[in-house]
Amino acid sequence: MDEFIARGFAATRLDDIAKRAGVAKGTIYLHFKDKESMFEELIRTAIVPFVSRLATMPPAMNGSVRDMVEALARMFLKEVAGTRRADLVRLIVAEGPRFPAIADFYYREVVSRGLVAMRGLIELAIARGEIREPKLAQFPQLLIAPMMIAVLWKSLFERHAPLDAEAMLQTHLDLIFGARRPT
Amino acid sequence: MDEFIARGFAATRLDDIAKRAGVAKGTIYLHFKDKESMFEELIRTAIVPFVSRLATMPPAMNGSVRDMVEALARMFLKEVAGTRRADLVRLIVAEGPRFPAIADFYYREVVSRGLVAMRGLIELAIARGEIREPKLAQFPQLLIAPMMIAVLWKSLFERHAPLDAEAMLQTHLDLIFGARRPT
Amino acid sequence: MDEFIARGFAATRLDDIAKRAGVAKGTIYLHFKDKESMFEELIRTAIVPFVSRLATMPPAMNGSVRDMVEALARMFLKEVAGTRRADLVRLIVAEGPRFPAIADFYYREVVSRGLVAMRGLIELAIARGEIREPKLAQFPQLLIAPMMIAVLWKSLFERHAPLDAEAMLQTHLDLIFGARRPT
Amino acid sequence: MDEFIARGFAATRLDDIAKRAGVAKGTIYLHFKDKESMFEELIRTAIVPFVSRLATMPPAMNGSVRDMVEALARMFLKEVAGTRRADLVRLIVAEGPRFPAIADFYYREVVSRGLVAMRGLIELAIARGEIREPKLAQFPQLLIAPMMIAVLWKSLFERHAPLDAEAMLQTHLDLIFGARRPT
DNA sequence: TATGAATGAGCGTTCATTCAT
DNA sequence: TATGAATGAACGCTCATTCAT
Repeated sequence: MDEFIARGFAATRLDDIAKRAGVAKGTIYLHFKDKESMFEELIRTAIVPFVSRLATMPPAMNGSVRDMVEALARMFLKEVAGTRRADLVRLIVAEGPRFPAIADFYYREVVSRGLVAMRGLIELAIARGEIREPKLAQFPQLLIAPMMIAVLWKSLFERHAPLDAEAMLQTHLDLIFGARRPT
Repeated sequence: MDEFIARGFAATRLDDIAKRAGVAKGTIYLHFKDKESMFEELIRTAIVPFVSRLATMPPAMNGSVRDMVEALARMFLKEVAGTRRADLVRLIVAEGPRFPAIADFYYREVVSRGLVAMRGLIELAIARGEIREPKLAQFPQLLIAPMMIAVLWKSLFERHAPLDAEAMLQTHLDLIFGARRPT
Repeated sequence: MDEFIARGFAATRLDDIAKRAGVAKGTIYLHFKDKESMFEELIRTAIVPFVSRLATMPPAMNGSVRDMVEALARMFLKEVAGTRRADLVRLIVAEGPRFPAIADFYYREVVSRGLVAMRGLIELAIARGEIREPKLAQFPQLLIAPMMIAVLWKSLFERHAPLDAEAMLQTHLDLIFGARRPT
Repeated sequence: MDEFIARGFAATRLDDIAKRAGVAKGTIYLHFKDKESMFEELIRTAIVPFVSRLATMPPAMNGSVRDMVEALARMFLKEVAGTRRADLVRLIVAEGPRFPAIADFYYREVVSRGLVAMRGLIELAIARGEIREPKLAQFPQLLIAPMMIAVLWKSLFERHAPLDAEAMLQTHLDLIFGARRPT
């Protein structure tokens, strides 16, 4: 995975993978049909555990929806932005069109599930009056977009202009849920 | 450009480029030092004209800031999302880390300029009272994020779940500028 | 070796080497870093065994120095002049300046050792009164020069004018040691 | 010529030759059929003027033959050893077998003429009693060999072990003509 | 006569894949 | 099941040669 992230699919060498895995190059072919299927399976197995962890997280239904969204977003930033997982996202963006099976899988397992969860939270917030804009439920992408941008930003532009993702998140939440009234 | 978009840098063959360009392989080397510099120059020359067109656009200072932002965003969606330019953006995201020169160039010519322009509009809107959230001026990325997501979405997931980018844009603008009052 | 001798370094094709060696082209790169290092190693491994054979030769200290030198020179003519080894010498002369590592190696392993051995013989001959000219010890090259010329001659001009290297050697030895008195 | 000397035939680029000559690459083909014939003609035209200069030199028949040979040898060392011409000799040795036309030409124009001249001097010296060894007339190569060795030495090993060619020449002449009696 | 852009065959090198052990 | 030497197709790049101007 690290090799594919660092070099992209085409530029990654099976030699390096074998060396890093501590096996002989031929051994790889006992487990994978070829480089392509290895790449696909590796992406899958790298995503699945992260998704399951998210899925089994305690919903913490007691606080406000904003708090729940904030907790999720923070967790996402902490666990993804600026880590190897950010590069994994970038890798999927990069190789997706050439590996439809991967894009399909990623949409099914991550994107659509994430959107469903977000839509649920949005609808709850609307019902509770925390969110005023009812159309938001049709575009849960809007809730997630800044987090995605933060992830890609860290990967591409952090050294040009560091981004305070936490502060941006707060501003974003203020836009969605209305600014917190200072007590 | 089409070849690099379709296959990524590493998997693109100079033979194919030459064939598509209608020249012999050696001819390429009369114009470019090697594959890398060809890639970098192509990205540059593909971006520059688009940026200059944007830069010379009439500012249309008469209407509301929301109208100006909406006009810009619509133009962006029309000219980028779902076109080859979307794949160009994807390509930069994909290859950026391996071509720092390209990421640098893209940040300098496109990202930073775009953010400056957005910040200007946000500050104008705050001054006019169109935007209530003053912190937004610190994160012009929030204004642009949904457009970026729309671009990547079209490239990656359109066939799984079509995205009505125009409608999403309206919802986004409502969040930022406050929902339009039905007249 | 034969390919390099026949064509020189630059004009030799790895395809031909592989074919002659009965392996695939890629196999070469399991043993050598690149064409240059292959060339250098081949020269080395071709020279070393010959030098060691010379080095371990019985000195035959009983006869006259002239007899010893004559035996050595005859052996050299027989084993080098007119054989593939002559072309090896030519190859080193030809490519030496472009492969300093090879020239260095050849000087260290062959030339300097040979000269030391020759100087030893010359000094012995001077001590025994076989050689009258004491300055010769400073220029052992003079002892060897005709042998080198014979080697190059065979390689370049033999078909224009055959050279009787043996007879030339006798004349050379007569100059150095004084003509044999007819008994 | 400088290019061919520096790189050998195969590794020399017509681009470099054209640049150095201050003409366009295509222009070369107005004067030479191809790279090979250019090489051959260039070698020829580089050798001829030097040979003619030697041929028209005043014979200086008044002094001893040793003085005449010494003068010639000194001139040779000065004009060839350690100069570009030394590399020309090396080039001919290197490429000779692959360019029989060049080896032929060189033998005819330089080697055989030089040997004839040397034989003439040797016979004169024998007639005058300056040389005692009559067989030397059959091997004028012996007279020239040390000069050739000096030329190649300078080109290949000078930086390992500088060679005092002048002193070696004196010793060589002492061997041939007998040591000078100290007056 | 001179140009130099264009050609395309050919080369050194890489690397995914195979297979005898 | 594991190895790693061997393969050979394929790639990036070079450069002698051509030819329209």
